[in-house]
Amino acid sequence: MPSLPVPVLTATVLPDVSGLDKTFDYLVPDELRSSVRVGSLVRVPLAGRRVGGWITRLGPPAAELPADRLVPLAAWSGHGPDAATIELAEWVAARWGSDRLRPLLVSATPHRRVRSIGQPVRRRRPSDFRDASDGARRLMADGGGVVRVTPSDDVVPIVLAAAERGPALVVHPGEPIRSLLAARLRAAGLTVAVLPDDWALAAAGTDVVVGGRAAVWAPVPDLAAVVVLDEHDDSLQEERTPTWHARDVAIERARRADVPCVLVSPCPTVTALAWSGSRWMRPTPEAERAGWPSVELVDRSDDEPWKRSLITSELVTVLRDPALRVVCIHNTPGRARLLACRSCRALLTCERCEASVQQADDGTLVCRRCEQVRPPVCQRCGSSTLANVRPGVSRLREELEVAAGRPVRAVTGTSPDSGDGGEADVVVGTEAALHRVRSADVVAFLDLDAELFAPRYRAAEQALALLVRAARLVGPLEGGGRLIVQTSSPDHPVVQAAVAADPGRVARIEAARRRELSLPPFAALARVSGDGAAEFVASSGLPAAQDGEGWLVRAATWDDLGPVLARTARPKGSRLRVEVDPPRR
DNA sequence: CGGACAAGCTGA
DNA sequence: CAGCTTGTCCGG
Repeated sequence: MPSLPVPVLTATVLPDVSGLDKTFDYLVPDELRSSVRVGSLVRVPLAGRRVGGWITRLGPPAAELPADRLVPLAAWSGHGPDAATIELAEWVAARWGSDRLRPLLVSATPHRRVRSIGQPVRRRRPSDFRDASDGARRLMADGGGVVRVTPSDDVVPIVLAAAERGPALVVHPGEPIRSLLAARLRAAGLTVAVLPDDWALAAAGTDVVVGGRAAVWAPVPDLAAVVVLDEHDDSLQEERTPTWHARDVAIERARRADVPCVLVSPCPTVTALAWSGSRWMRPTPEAERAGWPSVELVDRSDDEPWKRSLITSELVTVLRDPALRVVCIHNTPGRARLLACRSCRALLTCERCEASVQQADDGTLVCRRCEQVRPPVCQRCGSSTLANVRPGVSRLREELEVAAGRPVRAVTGTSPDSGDGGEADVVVGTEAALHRVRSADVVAFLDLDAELFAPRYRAAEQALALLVRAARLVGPLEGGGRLIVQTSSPDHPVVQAAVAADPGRVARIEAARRRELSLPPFAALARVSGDGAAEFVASSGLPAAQDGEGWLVRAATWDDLGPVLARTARPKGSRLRVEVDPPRR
């Protein structure tokens, strides 16, 4: 019996091989026809070996390649992101100036192989949504927007308002709170998939999908609402390139799905507010005041700069109170960030490159630029009596211990996370201490100026975010939560916002400043560094200014910046780093 | 990326 | 000219 000719089906595959961002076409063998989709994970023969990859297109063979050169797919290996997610990844690559799709598809792919996807598990009943926030309901009915909360607000009512509309995607930057949130939602009667572990469950269909930054890529069948919690948090931005931000990806994903997106934060960013326009809500001033701790200023502006001590009498008072658990924050690791010679008064610098040196925990001097290490001796006169001009955490620990009359523990990003790290009654550390310590009565910022005036355009927002994190650690006014802020700029909007429990004033002033200076979100900014950066920015045709080892590139909008950087040819042999909306600038 | 192959350098 | 290094190209 004659059979009808079956048209040849080919799959375009992007191999999961770093450094090779190029697609290859394969024949789809008959036995795989029913299982392959765009986004499927497959194994393919390539240059004599077998590699994994994603199907990015299915269809008839491309004309330009002789069909006799095609070889078949070796195997189907599991489910991956769907076609819409791959299109979203293509948009993200262009938006963040990248010529590569692979790192984005890695984020959108389950960590463990998923070979089958079950039936949806949805348990929602109308009674589950009794506690949903009415304000958030109205905002979502209006298309979504920004919800400002207080640092101690419960966000579950906002998530319930989203889930009431149907399957909801919830992105939250902090791991421990995420598990708690999932437990609360389950207790309310909803089914919850927690990413990255529950990828297959999410793909099957649940009431809520919760996860971190990478969860913006999660499969959510019949997506009905997107919520980004702690929208201001820097960890929502990927630090490797492309430096995509989960908030901005969430906004675009919701737009494409035509569902509301809600951004939630105690200190919404200018970016979020510029996006939301008039669609935003805030607590009443009374509720906001009650949700913040007390904020006590220690004004150091009258002190003579050269004899300023970070250990003020106000600080000593709380340090010496044995009933108080105190966390002191100072974002300078090591013993000293800046040293001077006591005999000849020279600043200590690197012998090789002349950058200033800092002192590590073990006393050795390390160059901040070239990482050259040398013993603690003045490079000019050889004296070993050195003045610590800008002390680091390990030096401060000793001074604080003397002042407090009780043990003080140092906690930095690199110190070992001993289980009892959070139990010392006095802790001094970098910002990492705010993540490590479980609770405290007082958080003292020894030198908030270092954050307020950091050379990054988002410094003010980042400083406010730090205050919010501390506010959560000590809890609200009613429970006795206290922040102590040492600064020589007591009138700075960030400081005033914390004192008045009114973050809105930072947003207003920052928005005006950014508009004035043509900074994001009112303009687009990228940093290009690495070998070949100069040649690359020149051939991009974008206005660029030298910035340290690299270049700052500007354009009017993100659409005028990212796609241009993505298409500009990389110079041969270059090792470029393209950071669109640079996280550390 | 990793393999294949070509072009350049060294030593006898 | 073998033996080795460095660079460039390509994979379906």
